[in-house]
Amino acid sequence: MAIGIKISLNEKLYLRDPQESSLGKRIIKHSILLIDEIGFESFNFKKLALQMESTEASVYRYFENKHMLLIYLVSWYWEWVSYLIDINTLNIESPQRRLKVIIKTLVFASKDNPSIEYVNESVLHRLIIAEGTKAYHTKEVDKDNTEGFFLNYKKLSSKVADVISEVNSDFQYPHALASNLFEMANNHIYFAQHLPKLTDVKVEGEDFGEVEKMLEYFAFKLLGCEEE
Amino acid sequence: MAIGIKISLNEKLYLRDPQESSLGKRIIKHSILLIDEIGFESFNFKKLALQMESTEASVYRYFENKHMLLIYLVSWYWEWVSYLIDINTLNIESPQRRLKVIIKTLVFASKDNPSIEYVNESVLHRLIIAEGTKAYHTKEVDKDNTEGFFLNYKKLSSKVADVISEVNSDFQYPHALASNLFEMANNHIYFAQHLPKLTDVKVEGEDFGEVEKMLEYFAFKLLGCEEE
DNA sequence: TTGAAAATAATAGTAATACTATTATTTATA
DNA sequence: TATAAATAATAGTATTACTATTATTTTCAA
Repeated sequence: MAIGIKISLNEKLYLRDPQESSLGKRIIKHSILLIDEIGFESFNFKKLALQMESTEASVYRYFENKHMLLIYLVSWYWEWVSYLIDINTLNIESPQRRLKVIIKTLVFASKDNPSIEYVNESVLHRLIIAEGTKAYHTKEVDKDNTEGFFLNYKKLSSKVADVISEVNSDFQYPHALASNLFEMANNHIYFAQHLPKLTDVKVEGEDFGEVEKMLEYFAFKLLGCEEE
Repeated sequence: MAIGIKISLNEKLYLRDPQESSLGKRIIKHSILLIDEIGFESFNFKKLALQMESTEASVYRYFENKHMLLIYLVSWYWEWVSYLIDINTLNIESPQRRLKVIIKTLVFASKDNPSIEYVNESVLHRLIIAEGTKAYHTKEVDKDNTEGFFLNYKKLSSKVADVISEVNSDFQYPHALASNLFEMANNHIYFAQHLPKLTDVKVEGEDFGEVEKMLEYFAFKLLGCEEE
C-alpha cells in the first residue's frame, strides 16, 4: 500500500482538481463504485450526489459533465498502469522480459499493487473494461484529442510500442500491436465473462491467467521470437 | 445493385419488422444517416421523426428504444457482411485464400457490393466503426445475450473461426483471432482517422488498403504460414 | 480570534429527453 | 365499401442535465 501517490493528469480534464480535496476524492471513489454498479448510461450526478451524501451542484463544480468524469477516470487508470509498468520493469534489461511484465501488468493491474485509499483499483479495472472505450467513441473525439484528453493513453501506448521495437526492430506495426494488446486485454476478459463465443479463454473470478497467456502468445508469435 | 435482398434478423430486435413497410425502411435509412451525423448520444427518436417527417410515436411502434435500434443496425450490418463473405468465398477452395477474402470483405464491406436501396452501406460502416461496440457494452449485456441479440455477430465470428482452424488446425485461439480481426478492422480505421498515434496505418478517404495489409500480416503470421 | 474568502450545501428552476396515452386521419384489404 | 391496421397529431409525465441563488460551513491569514 503506497499512500501519497498522486496521479498527474491534464488540468483540462476537471474544473477543480479532485485529488486536492476530500470532497473531490469522495467524488472519484463513489463515481467508480456507482458507474460499476449501474453502468455509465444510467449514471448521473444526481444519483452520485445522493450516494455520497453531497449535492449535484457540488459535483458539477469538479467536473463539467459525466463524460469528462469518465475521461478523467480512464486517464487516471492508464496513468496508474503506466506507473506500475515503470516500477515493474525498472531493473529488467531484456526487452522480451519487459514486454512480458507489461502484459502481466495490463491484465493483472488491479492485483497485489500499491493502492490509493480513495480508488478501488479492482472495481476501476472492471469499469475500464466495460466502459473505457466510450471515452473516445464520441462525436467530440477530435476536439477532445486536440485538448489532450487522451494523452495518458497515447503516451502509454507509445511506451509499449518502444519496447516492442526493441524486441524486434523490423516489426512494422509496433503502435498497432501496442494498442491491440490493450484492447485485447480488456475485450477478452469481457468476452470471457459475457460473450464467451467470441474468445477461447476462460476467466475464473479475478484469475485472468489465460488472457495473459494468450496475449503473450500473440505478441511473441507476431514478433517472431519464441518466448524465453 | 441487388434489389430484394432481405436480411434476416431475430424478431425480438424490433416491435414491428421495419423491413416490411415503407415507414420502417425510412426509419432504418434515416436513423443510419442521423446517428452518423450527430452521434448516438445526441440521437433520439424525436430528432429522427423530425428529420424523416414522421412522428416520435410512430418510431416507437417499431423499436422499443434507441438502444434496440442500435442493436438492430449492428445485427443488420454483420448479417450483411456475413452474406458478402458467403458469396465472395463461394468457389474458393483454399482456406488461406478464403481468409484473405474475409479480411478484404471486413475492411471494404461497403465498397463495390450489392446494395439495398434504403441502406447506405458506406455510412452504416462508419456508424459501426464509431458506435458498434456500444451495442454490447451495457449493463444489460447478459440479458440481451440470452435473448439472442448478438447471434449474428457470434455466428459470423464462429464462421471465421472455422476458416482459421482450416488454415491451421493447431492454432489454439481461432475464436479470439476471429473477433480480434473484426475489432481491429474497425478500431484501426477509427484510430487512423482520429487517434493516429495508436496505429501505424494510414487511411485516405475510403481507401483502407493499409488496414487490410496489416490484418493479413497479423493473421498469417499468427497462423504460422507465410502468405501465398 | 476574527473576518474575509473559498468551498459546500440546500433549494429551486429550466429546457430537453425518453417515453406513454389518446384520438383523429389515412391507407390497405377482404 | 366496410373494416381493420397503420400512421399522424397532440398532449402529457417523469427524469435528466444542467444553471442560478442563497445559506452555511470551513479555511487560513492578519
